[in-house]
Amino acid sequence: MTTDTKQARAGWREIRDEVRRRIHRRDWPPGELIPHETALAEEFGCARTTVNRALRSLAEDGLVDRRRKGGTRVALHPVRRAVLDIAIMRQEIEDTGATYGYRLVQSGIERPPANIPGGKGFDASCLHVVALHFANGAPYAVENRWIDGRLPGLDDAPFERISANEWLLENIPYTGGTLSFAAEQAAPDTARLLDIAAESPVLTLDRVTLDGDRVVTAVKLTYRAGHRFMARL
Amino acid sequence: MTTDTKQARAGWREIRDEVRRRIHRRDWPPGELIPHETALAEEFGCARTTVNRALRSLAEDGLVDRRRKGGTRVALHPVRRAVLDIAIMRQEIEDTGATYGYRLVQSGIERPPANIPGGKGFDASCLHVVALHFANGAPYAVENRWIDGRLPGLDDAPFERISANEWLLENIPYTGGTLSFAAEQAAPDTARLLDIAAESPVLTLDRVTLDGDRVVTAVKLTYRAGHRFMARL
DNA sequence: TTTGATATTATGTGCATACATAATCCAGAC
DNA sequence: GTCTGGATTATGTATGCACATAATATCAAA
Repeated sequence: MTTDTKQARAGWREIRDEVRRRIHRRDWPPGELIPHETALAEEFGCARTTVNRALRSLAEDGLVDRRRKGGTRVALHPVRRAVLDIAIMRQEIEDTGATYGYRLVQSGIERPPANIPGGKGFDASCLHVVALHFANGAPYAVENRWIDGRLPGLDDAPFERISANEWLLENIPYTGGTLSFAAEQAAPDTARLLDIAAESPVLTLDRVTLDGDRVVTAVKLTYRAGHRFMARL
Repeated sequence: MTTDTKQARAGWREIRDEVRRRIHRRDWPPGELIPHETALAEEFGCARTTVNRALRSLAEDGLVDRRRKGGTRVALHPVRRAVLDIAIMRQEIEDTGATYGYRLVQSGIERPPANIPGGKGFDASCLHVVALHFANGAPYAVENRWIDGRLPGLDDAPFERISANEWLLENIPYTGGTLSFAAEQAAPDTARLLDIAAESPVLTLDRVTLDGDRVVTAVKLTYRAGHRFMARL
């Protein structure tokens, strides 16, 4: 016959939220150590595992830094992570309700470019593909891509029909990569393809895809001005 | 006398990697159900908990979809998630090795703008702040910000000295927000501040910060062309 | 055929426990 | 004083178990 109030037992989400609240309220200011997992477990009346789950989640969000033996401290510079969903181009366009269109502009073996935004370069000769993506018949983005020439199945890939974007994602394994945005003036060819004035501002997305530490493909996508990439905090 | 080779016991990372490998190798093609946690646990000779940890991690990466009772299936459209680290401007600049500089351009109470890229608008009157961030003495980015006028402490905030960017992050709690990139032609004022030609392309980042569902602040950061935002896949 | 209650199933979460690992502290050797 | 190696400590991970929850499947009643 304990005086146990039988309050809803804390789940890891509640603990996470409560800790977040305390951090935001400055109960635990930036840079400060917060109580040990064991202490929190006792306070919340749950197992250490549960507290661990909560704190791990906050660490993934960048709100706290955790180190073995060092304990958990509130992140000094709360580097927020924004998450950006990258879909294949067709998906991206169809999601807006528009009809997707695709046209191959050129394709051929070439020496890869020297500089790739992500760092290293290609090992071998490359397939260079330029293509255009349409939304409701209007040019939407130019895809300018180099692909490692040694990828299996590349010779048979039907790039007249399917965008390299799509083919690669569905046929070639990769382990990671980098991605960068920039604003530029449209190059003449690109402007012509996008059907915009010669020096209009365009949004470019450079993506380098790696398999291990080998560059599989590098692509520059060029969007007309006005296009927006959305992410959530 | 089993033929047990006493191989290093599988940790959740190994399991995660092995599953990822199988998915990439198309052992389990997109859309396909993969074996149950229990089955995998048996195969890998570990507890279900461990498999759960691995699969959960893959689900967070968007590589698989999991549903109770429905099982785990390989994501049909492998929406990759790119993660973008957002630091405060000073940090961002100092990280490149440059010296940070800041100048307040204007500040005053104004009616908030009607359209905010993130969706809803402000409830009340706003503080409108325009400021410039410098890297090694050269203009780096323009910060054009609206702040909910009712935030506590706002009147005393020393925006001549500290950027709103920094002050807000360190003083005002928030729960989430959205963020979007676009390329534009620099508006005349902005071009002047950035010391670039009148219609140069610029990269803009619009950020809306929420606390619950109330808009705390909305900001447009304008970077000179050539600036890159990097993210990792 | 439809409906709705019920059983089944796969994942989700929590707990107690144990051990692993990294970082730090600290005593003792030199 | 400095260095080194072990004790200490907080987090990291794994396990077996139990029960929760959501979604489906099944089957009987209307």
